[in-house]
Amino acid sequence: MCKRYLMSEDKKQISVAESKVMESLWRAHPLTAEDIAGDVTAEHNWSVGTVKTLLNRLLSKGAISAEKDGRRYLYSPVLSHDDYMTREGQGMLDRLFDGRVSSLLTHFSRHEKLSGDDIAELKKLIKELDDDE
Amino acid sequence: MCKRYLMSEDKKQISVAESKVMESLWRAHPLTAEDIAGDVTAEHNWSVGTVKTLLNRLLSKGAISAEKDGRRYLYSPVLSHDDYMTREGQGMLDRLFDGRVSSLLTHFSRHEKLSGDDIAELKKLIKELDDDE
DNA sequence: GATAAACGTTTACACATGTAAACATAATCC
DNA sequence: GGATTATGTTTACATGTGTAAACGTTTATC
Repeated sequence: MCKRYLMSEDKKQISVAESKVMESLWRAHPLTAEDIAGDVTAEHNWSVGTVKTLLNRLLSKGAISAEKDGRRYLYSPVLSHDDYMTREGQGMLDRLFDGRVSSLLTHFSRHEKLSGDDIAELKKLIKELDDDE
Repeated sequence: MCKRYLMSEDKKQISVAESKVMESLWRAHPLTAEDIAGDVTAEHNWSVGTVKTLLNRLLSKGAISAEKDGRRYLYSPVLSHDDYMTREGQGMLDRLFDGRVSSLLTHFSRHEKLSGDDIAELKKLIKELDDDE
């Protein structure tokens, strides 16, 4: 009980810095601001204050929730990693590749940017799709 | 001659609005500001002033060049569409899918976001890659 | 109980972006 | 040649973002 959701106004854009905080929460939650700062600081040299600002912005955007635990808050994601990938991925596909995964594939293939892993996944997918058919 | 390149400082980020102007120039060039405004206005209701601002920002970023033609300028892309797709596409892959095309594929497949077109392209790619091998 | 520690909240500030309006200037039309 | 047109250049202004510092309040310590 006693969750804190600031004006959710869904569908707000999540910035790059904010997404780093989300990543931390997607890996594990709930976490304290301190936890997240420790986590994120491994990669970026942000102060705890910075992380707190980002947490509050994410709260306003409805992307996370906060639950009081004594004198502090425990944060959890509201927006799932999966939804985030869908939203952002689709947006970028639309912007860059006319909304088509096939265009992206062609592009990266042409630039020899497909790894063995990618190709293996391609084959597996084809197989699954054919089997479903 | 008499090209105008403002401080190129390459690798600067191109904003979404700016990319609309780039799209116009990728379709055809060189174009006047007027041409571009007419082009872009079909989709967005921007004033000519707005387009001019975007053009100047793109010049500062070194993404386009301008060549004087009488009293006006003719603009052309410096950054190619292909390079743009590579840069931005890679960035988004890194941010969202851990840099792996295979993750993106799996994701969109799982969400049934692959069109018949995409799948056909997938198969064609596999074939080509196998043939190259 | 005064102080320090641990948190959250408020305020800050520079740069990017979306979106122009205002201004300057050269060319063109009566 | 004065008015109008066609351009580019300068200035503007709100909102978002990266990155905190300062401030306030509650709790734990000595």
